[in-house]
Amino acid sequence: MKSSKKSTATKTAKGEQTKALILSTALEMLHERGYEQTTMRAIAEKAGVSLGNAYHYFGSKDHLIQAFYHRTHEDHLRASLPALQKESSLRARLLSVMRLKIDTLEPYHEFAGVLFQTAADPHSPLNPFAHTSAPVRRDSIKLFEQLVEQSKARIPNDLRAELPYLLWLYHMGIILFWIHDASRKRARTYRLIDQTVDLLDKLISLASNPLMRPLRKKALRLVVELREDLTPDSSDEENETESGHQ
Amino acid sequence: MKSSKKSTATKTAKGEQTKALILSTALEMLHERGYEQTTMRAIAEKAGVSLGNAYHYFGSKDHLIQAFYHRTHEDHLRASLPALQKESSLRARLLSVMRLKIDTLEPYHEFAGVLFQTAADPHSPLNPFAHTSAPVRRDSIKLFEQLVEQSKARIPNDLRAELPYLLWLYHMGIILFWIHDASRKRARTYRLIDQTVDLLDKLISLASNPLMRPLRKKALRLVVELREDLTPDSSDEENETESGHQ
DNA sequence: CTACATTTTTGAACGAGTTCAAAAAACGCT
DNA sequence: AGCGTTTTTTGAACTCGTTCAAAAATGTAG
Repeated sequence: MKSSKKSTATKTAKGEQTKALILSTALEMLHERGYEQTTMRAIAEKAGVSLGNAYHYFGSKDHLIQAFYHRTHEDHLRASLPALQKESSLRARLLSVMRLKIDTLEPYHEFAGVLFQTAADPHSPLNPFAHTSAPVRRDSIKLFEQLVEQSKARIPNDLRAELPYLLWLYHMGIILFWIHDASRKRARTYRLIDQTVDLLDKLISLASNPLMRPLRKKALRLVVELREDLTPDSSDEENETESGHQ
Repeated sequence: MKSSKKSTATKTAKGEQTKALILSTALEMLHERGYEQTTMRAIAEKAGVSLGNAYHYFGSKDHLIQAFYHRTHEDHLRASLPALQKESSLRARLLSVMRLKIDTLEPYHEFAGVLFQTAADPHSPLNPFAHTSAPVRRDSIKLFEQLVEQSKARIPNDLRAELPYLLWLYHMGIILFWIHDASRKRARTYRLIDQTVDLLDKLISLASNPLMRPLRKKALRLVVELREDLTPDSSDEENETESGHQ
């Protein structure tokens, strides 16, 4: 488990084609057989290329997984937009988005553990805080920005500014719980979402109270610093080779 | 990464000796060369036993790591007790314990990432929520129980009962931050501890306010449920649901 | 002490991720 | 079209975690 090389950018039409073929094959196998069964050799064989060729385009198995992240985020986003149109209260909006997130992830629950496993290593490109996953993370936070922006709730500006990031963190926590959730149909996770969303709504109201201003200021200063540490500005990114649409 | 077998119990004086030798060799190498460099082959070679022999006593590399967990917890506990004697305020006690935790872990920062990596997989015996690590976790929470119990602060009983677990969770979060902390001498982590302890102290006061009772009750009910889900009572040992099938 | 049983130890093998030198194909330029 | 360069592709090899059958050592009666 080294995983250092980046996904090599393709310089040719042929290369582009091969890369896309490998990726789609990998995603398909991941979905059908889970993480362990989806070996690099199996992917290469099914895609009809050599093992080394797969490694030419994806520096490691992890890099292939990152495409999975991207895919599920897109699915979640697509599913969330209609709900954001309908609902207006912050609470209802958050509830919908969170439930839909779990809905989206559900088919992959079996191997989500492995996913988070590699994601927890600071050196892994899958780490949600790493530079490599900055684009996906930014997109993900962007969803919560939408969620907050268009809500009418009266929230102080300082809190409102940090709320998207805080909600993103909260949503990561829920996913962590979901991974460990062995209850039927993930009932516990959905229940947890219902209750925590309720609680968060109340807490936000509380934090918006003028009496809470000093404490809130202090807490938010901390959050800002924390956020800047963990998600360093990615202005020094190299050619993020996205191109993941199919 | 299968890791299913348990560490085989030794039935002989000779076996006991060999097992201890392998373990100490492994811990030494982990400390000196980090996780990646410490291969099972290297451990076996340095210990002067065969590779298969190492696997006879430790079903997987993970099992060796668990010994590391235990070791660092003991070190932390030993370092914490004097501080708990001296300090009386909850705030000072928490501050000391947290700082000492990082002090204890610091020599292993390099490979702590990998540690948490395997720990994030629900199927891994290293997972802090898993049954396998229940003893270490319980001991760890016990430290926070001591921390809370002997503090004079006026805290409602419902909150006081859950506080040890909540602080343990908090301490896990700090460790997660520390793993990602690349600042010199982990300055950011220590700074984060200072600020969050301050904040937590204020929050506990706030939550202890009679006006907060309804919200507090609601939140604590949630915490209790969450705790029971994640850390199931280990009265029923082996026959657990897990069973990673392949 | 002998013979059987159990435990310890070995060494070879397997599967999977990863690396790499070099062959094959595609490209760019005159 | 021809030729040098770059990109793509291959296949073998390496490492490491893990498994396993069998040999060696140890323990236990009779």
